Amino acid sequence: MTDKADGQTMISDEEKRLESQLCFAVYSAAHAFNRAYKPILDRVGLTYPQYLVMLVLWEKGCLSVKTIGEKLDLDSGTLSPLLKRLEQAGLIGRARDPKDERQVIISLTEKGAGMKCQVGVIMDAIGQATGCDMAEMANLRDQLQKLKVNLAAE
Amino acid sequence: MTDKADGQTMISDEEKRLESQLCFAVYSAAHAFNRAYKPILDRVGLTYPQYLVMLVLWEKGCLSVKTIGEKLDLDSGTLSPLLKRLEQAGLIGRARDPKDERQVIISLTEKGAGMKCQVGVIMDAIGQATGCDMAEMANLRDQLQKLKVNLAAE
DNA sequence: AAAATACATATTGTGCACGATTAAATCGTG
DNA sequence: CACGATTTAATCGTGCACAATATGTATTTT
Repeated sequence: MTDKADGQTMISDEEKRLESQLCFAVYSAAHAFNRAYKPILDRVGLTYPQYLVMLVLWEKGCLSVKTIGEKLDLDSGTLSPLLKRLEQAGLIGRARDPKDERQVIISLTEKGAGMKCQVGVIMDAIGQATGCDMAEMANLRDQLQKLKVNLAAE
Repeated sequence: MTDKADGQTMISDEEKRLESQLCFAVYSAAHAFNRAYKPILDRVGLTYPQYLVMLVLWEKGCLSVKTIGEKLDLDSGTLSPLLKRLEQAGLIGRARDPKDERQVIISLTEKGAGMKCQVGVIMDAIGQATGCDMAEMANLRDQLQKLKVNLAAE
């Protein structure tokens, strides 16, 4: 970028092209992940966003709706019906926190916790599909996190 | 990865963690882009996917629905209603190709073409928000494209 | 203690994404 | 020419994402 006299920043046409290519690449890669996971997740009856919720629950055990929303950048309008379906599928339980009844605590059922084992199989399949080694994956993860933080700071 | 005697491939726990972190990072960065663009696109009355469609039209002038779908990895079930809204907004025109009436050709109206100028303003705002220089953007774009191709090849 | 405020979640409505199905047009081959 | 296969869009149903709104609960203030 080149600074103009008035302190504003000029953006070249190449930069504009690059930026549109980047935002499309991110959009497109997210779709590609979704599609790659779909046939495998279908077998265990999960959608991709549901799988992401299960991932954080397998990690932490039980969490409030709000905390899940913070980890996944989703609001309650998205999570409420999604969690309702996971509850109907018998994978999670929902209960008001006795300490603070505004909060709903999401916990894994035995069935939901047991499903974690099946995930190893899922990841084996996808991990190979990425065609990335560990260093590449870590590098990409870090760059994307940095990008996300910058965009969120706005 | 370490090869087992039976020819299958073992994936370590660290790799599984990395992979889930990567697919979440992609998912999350896509949301971040979407949110960053939203307030600006609201002013010109476009959603983010609509903006991506307009991007390829500004690039190419006019395209068939199928071609747009290939560029954006979207099928007609997604594009048809989206294009219908762009048509109602007076930004594009839709007409059957006289050469092959199976195809619908999408073209920019004067209003739609004129909107391209406003996009420079949008990109100025977002480009700075990414906090990436050109080399970083290009690198990230290439890595994501490679990832996408690998996942699609499956 | 009562009112005001802030917070947590649910509800509703719109738009996107995708699979499955349908319908119409084209093409290939006999 | 005719028949079947393929291509291209549109339509329908389900689920995600989000804004706006509503409801109810806890905290703070008076």
